Amino acid sequence: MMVHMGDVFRALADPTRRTILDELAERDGQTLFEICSRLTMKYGISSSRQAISQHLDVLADAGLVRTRRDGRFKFHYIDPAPLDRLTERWRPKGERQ
Amino acid sequence: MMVHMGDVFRALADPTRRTILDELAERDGQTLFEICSRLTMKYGISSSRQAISQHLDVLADAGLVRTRRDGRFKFHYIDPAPLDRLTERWRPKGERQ
DNA sequence: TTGATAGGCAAGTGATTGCTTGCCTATGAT
DNA sequence: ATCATAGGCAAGCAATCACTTGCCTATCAA
Repeated sequence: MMVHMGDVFRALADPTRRTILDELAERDGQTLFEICSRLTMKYGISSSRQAISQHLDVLADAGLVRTRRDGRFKFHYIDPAPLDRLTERWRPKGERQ
Repeated sequence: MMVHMGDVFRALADPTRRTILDELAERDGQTLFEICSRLTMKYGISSSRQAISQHLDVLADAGLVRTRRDGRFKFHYIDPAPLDRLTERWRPKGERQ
């Protein structure tokens, strides 16, 4: 699947998706239900399971989340690789990020 | 003016706004009309002056563009400061950006 | 096999967004 | 004074987005 840089920016534009990444950064490899309940507990985000699932799809399309199936369970892992050099294009030439 | 991090992500989510930043990174301090004509010439973006003006407002709200008035002219300057450590929160602990 | 759990699909809705249109003010040249 | 230039304000519109609702499949435990 080809990931465009615009997908990454768009994925990061939503606060709920950024919180999902926060949560996965703290505890990687959670299932959809785990993410839902923890978002509610810790952040007061009361979106439905389907809403979170759709957010995870957007994050996966951006390459920021990778998934692994195991039976009934689907585990979600953060992948920070698309964040590399994401904003480098707007820095003054010759400057290191 | 208080700049929230979400404003930065939202500002970067639009391809036209990213192109505006590209253009300012290459030639800083352009006026609105200069930006409009150069976007059309170089990138084939044929949005109206008002559309570009609204994009510049969003970029300014995000702190990514600063302006300076001089008579009839308003010059636009890129400010990459909000890009600093923007994505650091999702990197594995102890890793340098 | 029955029921519960984990997740998927798709249509519908309300809010936001990007953009246009129309008109206005301010500055500077002639 | 007149006119062109540079930009601003605000309403309207179509497309997109986040989210819900309703129903479905798949896996596993009892």
